[in-house]
Amino acid sequence: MREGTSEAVNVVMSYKVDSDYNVVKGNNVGMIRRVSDDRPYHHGNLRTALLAAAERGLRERGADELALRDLAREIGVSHAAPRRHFPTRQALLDALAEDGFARLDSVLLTALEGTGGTAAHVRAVMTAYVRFATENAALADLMYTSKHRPGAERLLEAAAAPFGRMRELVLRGQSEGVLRGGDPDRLGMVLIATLQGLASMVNSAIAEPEQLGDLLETAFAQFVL
Amino acid sequence: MREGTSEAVNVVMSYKVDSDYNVVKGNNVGMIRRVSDDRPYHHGNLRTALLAAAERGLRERGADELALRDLAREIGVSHAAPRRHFPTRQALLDALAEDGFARLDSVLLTALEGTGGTAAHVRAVMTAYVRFATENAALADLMYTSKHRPGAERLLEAAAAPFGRMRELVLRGQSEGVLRGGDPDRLGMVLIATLQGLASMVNSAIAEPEQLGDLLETAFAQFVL
DNA sequence: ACCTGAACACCGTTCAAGT
DNA sequence: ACCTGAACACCGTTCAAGT
Repeated sequence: MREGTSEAVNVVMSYKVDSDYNVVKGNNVGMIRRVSDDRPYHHGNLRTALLAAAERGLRERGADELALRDLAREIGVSHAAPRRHFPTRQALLDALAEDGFARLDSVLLTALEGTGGTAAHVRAVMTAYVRFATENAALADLMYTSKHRPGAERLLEAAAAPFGRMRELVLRGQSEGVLRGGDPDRLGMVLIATLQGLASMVNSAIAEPEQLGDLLETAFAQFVL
Repeated sequence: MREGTSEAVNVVMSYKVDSDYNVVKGNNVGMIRRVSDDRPYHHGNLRTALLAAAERGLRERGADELALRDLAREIGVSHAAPRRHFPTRQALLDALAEDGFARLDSVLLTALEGTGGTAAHVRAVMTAYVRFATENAALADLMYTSKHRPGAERLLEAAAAPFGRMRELVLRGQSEGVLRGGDPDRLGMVLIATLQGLASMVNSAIAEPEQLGDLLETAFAQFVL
């Protein structure tokens, strides 16, 4: 853990030699990743490491507490290192939101793989959405906050996946006569809006989590004939 | 504007004597409020001044850019002065959100004063809500973000006003047979959730503002029989 | 009671320099 | 190409001190 200390006064710096004889430096020795066996986080996958750490931070402390310098420290790189992968803090937040839409899409996909007819699928998707958005409250917030910003195109593309999946389900439901008629894009948008809104109510403590089942049932009855 | 300059090196400090012969000091002379006629902001209504400045900042630059030090500078008090009125930055944000619920309530009240029957009132309230939440996007975000926090009781109480108003409208609509049946609390919650969700979609640029009319119409058709 | 000024411990961002 | 270290210009928060 402590193999040597530099002589310079005021500079808390330690070095360490791994089994490959590479010198690893850092201000925070305790945080240095082992370089020998499973390759260090940095040099190759800093981006992935940053996203993983950021996601944990987001869930555990919220977006406001997410500091690039903290993440860099946790991973064991300099505070300027993240810049190569995320030029700005907002870029990291955008990447998290983008990943959030991808995860949401796969959650919805899983819900659609369940047994039962279309009505059952609608119910399953609705439940899955609200579950995802309440279990990942800070992430859901991030996913739906002001994308009126240059460079947010990727994010909007990522959002298109779950929305497209929802649209397909709506089309299927309408053709089978289990869902209300009308423009499927509009109905799909209203459906997601309702679900996101319900999640917001729970996340903001305006509605209680225990009410969610009943609220979902009320919403379900409005969409399914 | 510049009446004198202190001699101290490295200290950029100017003083100014107003018509009441009070010496006003500050690092940013251009921002100093006139002390003579209309009484300065500070000394009496700093809280109000802070909220007003914060509201403008929220609208113009978003919550992330809202800095207590900035507001203090703009108003012309020391950076530590806000502390008396808002012990923490979060306290200021909470106060903004609280005010937001009060403003929303009065907006809904106004919508309910329009002509027409209950169905028309429902439509008016729905439109008014979404209009408010899209014209005050950053504020709406603030109003629905994690109140799972000690000291957020006042905020939840403030939220009760517009929700109560919505509930009354739902009860009226149900008794007149223009709204779907079921638990009025649940239906009211789903209604607000739908509206807030639609506003989120527009604010996040996932839906376009031009679609709002159609989306509202689709939502309206789901609640009104 | 309300505000000031200095201080502390952070930030995000930039940039020359290293390998 | 990717990372470091120092530097810059900010923050929020705290606290003794002033009036």
